[in-house]
Amino acid sequence: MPTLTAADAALSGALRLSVMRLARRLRAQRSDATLSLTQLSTLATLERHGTLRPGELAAHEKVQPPSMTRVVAALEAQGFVERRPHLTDGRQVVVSLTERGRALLREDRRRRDAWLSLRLHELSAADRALLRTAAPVLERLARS
Amino acid sequence: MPTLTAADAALSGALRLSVMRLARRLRAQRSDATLSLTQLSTLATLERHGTLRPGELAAHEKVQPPSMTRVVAALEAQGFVERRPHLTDGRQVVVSLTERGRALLREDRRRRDAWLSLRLHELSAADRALLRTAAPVLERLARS
DNA sequence: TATTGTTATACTCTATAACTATA
DNA sequence: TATAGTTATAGAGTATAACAATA
Repeated sequence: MPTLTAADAALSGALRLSVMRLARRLRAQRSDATLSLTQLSTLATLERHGTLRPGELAAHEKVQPPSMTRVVAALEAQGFVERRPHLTDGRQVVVSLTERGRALLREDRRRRDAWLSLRLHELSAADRALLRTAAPVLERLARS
Repeated sequence: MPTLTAADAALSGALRLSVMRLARRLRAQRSDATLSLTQLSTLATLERHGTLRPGELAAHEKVQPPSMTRVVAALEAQGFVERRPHLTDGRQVVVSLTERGRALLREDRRRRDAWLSLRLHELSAADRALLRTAAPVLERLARS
């Protein structure tokens, strides 16, 4: 158990507040949401991992299998994913992104990035450079 | 309208992902949640702004007044806030934090900071120093 | 008549439990 | 008998609409 200094405590408090606030602003950029956060996140997981079964999706998204059944049904009804029977195991189903689902993900990201890009441009060049070095560290924190 | 360079686009994409992921991890630290996020956020708003009326709280938390009625009722039932009639305007009600509510906020922050502090300690001293300079920039972004 | 807050009711999201089909 | 997925049902959270009390 490492010793935590006062500077560490101050840093974690400051970092926690600013990260949570910035995340809230980013989330607010999709106020015209046509999909729930879980639905959108499920699409992103499919984009990243390719075809998955409902049970695997449920595990990824940390929801129970019956909830994922409904999420996938809603996404399928809107044409963002396809459900197909497994080739050899009749119990299983495989879910994959459609081109329409891919397009939705692109559009969603574009809109959020547009907001953030404008705000970044209001910073000084030095601050932007600082964030460029800090972003990978934040990413490592998020994965740890 | 400023011109956005490719470097800006790359930065905003990287920053958005890492901030959202880190925020998700921080949020997950309160899995034993006894209060909903809106209830907790309402307590924090009261701590920051002092006594407020239900309508003002609803505006702050971006929920409709009837929803705030229920949030305040739940918080009052658990002893985290007090509801009192306004001194001169009989239509109004004022809501304020109790000492118990204040203690809950302190405990909630302590637990989240503990998780983050440990992760920060796994970084190099240089990376921690980097984050110390980056945190205020992130905070400014969140407020802009 | 306007404003503040509440009650009544409905919808969305997710959960647990029970069920069906296949291995 | 075990596994994958679905259906049935319930609970939490929030919304809109209607109402009550006061200004």
